[in-house]
Amino acid sequence: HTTGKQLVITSTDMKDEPWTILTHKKPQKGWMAYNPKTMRPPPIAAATAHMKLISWNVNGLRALLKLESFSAMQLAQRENFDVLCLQETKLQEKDVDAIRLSLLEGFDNSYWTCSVSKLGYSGTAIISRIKPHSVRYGLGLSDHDSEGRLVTVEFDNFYLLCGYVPNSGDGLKRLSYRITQWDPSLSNYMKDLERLKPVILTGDLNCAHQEIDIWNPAGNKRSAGFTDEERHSFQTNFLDKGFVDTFREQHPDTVGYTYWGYRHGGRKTNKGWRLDYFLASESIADQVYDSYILPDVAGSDHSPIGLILKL
Amino acid sequence: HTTGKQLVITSTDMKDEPWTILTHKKPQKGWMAYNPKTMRPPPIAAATAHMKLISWNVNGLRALLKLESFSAMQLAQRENFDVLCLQETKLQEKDVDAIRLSLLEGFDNSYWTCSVSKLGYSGTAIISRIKPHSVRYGLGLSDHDSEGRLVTVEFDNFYLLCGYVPNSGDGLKRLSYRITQWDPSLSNYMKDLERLKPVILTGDLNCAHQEIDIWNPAGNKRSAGFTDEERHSFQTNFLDKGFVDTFREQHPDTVGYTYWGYRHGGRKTNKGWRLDYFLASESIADQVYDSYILPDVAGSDHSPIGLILKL
DNA sequence: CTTTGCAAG
DNA sequence: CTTGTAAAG
Repeated sequence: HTTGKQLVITSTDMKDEPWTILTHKKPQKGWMAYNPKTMRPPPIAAATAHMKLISWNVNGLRALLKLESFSAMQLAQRENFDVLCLQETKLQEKDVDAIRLSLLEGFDNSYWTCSVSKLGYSGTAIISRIKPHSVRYGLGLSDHDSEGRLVTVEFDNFYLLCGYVPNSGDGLKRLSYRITQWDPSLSNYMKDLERLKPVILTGDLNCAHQEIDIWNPAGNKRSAGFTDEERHSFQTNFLDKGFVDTFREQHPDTVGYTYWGYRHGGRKTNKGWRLDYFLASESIADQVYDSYILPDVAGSDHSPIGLILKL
Repeated sequence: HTTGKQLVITSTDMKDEPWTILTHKKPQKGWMAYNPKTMRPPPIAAATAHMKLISWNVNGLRALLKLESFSAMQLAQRENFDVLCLQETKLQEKDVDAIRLSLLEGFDNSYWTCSVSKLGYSGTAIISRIKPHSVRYGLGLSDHDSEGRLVTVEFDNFYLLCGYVPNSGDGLKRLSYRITQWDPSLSNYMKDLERLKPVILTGDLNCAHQEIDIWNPAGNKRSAGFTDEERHSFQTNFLDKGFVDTFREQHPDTVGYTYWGYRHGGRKTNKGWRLDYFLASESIADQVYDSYILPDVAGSDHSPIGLILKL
């Protein structure tokens, strides 16, 4: 049966669990069975070589690790990822080594950027099971690299960028910097890299692209993250340049949020926004097995998102 | 039997509870039976007209009221006081009314001072069952009244001052202000009032007077609160002017602390200081039934202190 | 070690 | 509402 735009079929002829057709890939690719409890896609065949990437705005890594309810090792075991990308770690450079050591066994390769201009602000990281060929911190433009917003690693088949796009802020006081400086600089950097290898950008891009990506579009037209200016910048700097919004490509009609503000208890009422993305070069987008959201993982005002890539 | 300087006798011929002679008044006044669990003095005879005053540095009143373990009403019922004096409320003027309303039924008279120079800093209050004849906020010297450190109320038989003496601070950077400005100004103000009625000053006077009043005298000779300068100022400005340290008068040899720093888990190990006092004009000091400490009341780095005054 | 206010999201 | 800072004790 269908509920609004979502097809909901309880299937009983799948193996262990009552998989439910809850979401779908774009029409020509057919429907996809999701576990309705966890909203995870069905497991990819073990014989298919693949990589599993998770990205998460953790809103303060130290606070997250302090939570009784959260264990990084449990998350790693349950999700069985190869690479974990973090945003808003809010770490200072001096705290990174202690955190790195305590974090995840088996993930010996981790690359951290911290804000040096405002301590305890922003901060991104890529934590990987596989050792990358190269690493770059920031855009390589000192004007935009003091806030620890970007880290890039190079794998065999693609560049992976973990980014935290500047929030336009209360009163939209940073909107202009965001759309005239940051977004174009990041876009140019991605296009430069793309001449060498496909590029995947993940992270908190601080923009809900379309009305489907936010719970109350009408009421948020002048809210940071849903202004016309930011949505237009997202379109022209990233999508029009050939980077594919993999979640939307896989699930054209699915309402899927990745952020729920603390301020109005939004997670309970699902008053959310989709701010976190995996954008992929067209040349690698057809290797996406699925792009999905992990809405049951708590501990931050964002949920993690996942990407499974066939190699 | 005696343990060090303290006489400890378990008495079985007192009424309900196994009162223990744990402390004593000064020799000519004889020993006093204390409840060894609570360290409270024996109840005063109901036929004796008296007033019970409690003073407490609460180290942030809003945090205290948030604690599950603490209820202001319970404290009021258990201790059955007439007047409660608070220091370090850390309230802002704008928050006082909400707190006042929520605080204590039956205590309709409350008088609050807040720091206007540093928000959320210092702050004192007197909360009373009895309506006082007059109230004064501060010393009446605008140079020293911006930090909400003093409130005075006038009762029938005495003036009650609730004060929070400036901490000399890390590096003793405020020691000079404290001993050359604040202490003499407060002392002069008390002597002025005393021409009209006896004076009782209570609060966090931020000075451990003698070696008996601090757990590690040798190691704290240059620590704020135990410098020779502060101890000398305490002696000359208050004791030598005829104000009696009522706890020490009642209990000449008792080690009794009222403050244990959070920094070294001092409360568990009793690494404490006696910083909180009831000082009383000589003319009213003989009406003191007892001056005592309430070491079992948690919720702050200070414990409350009590004074029972015969009228 | 803990409180407060503040900036930021 | 929650994170992080800083000043203060």
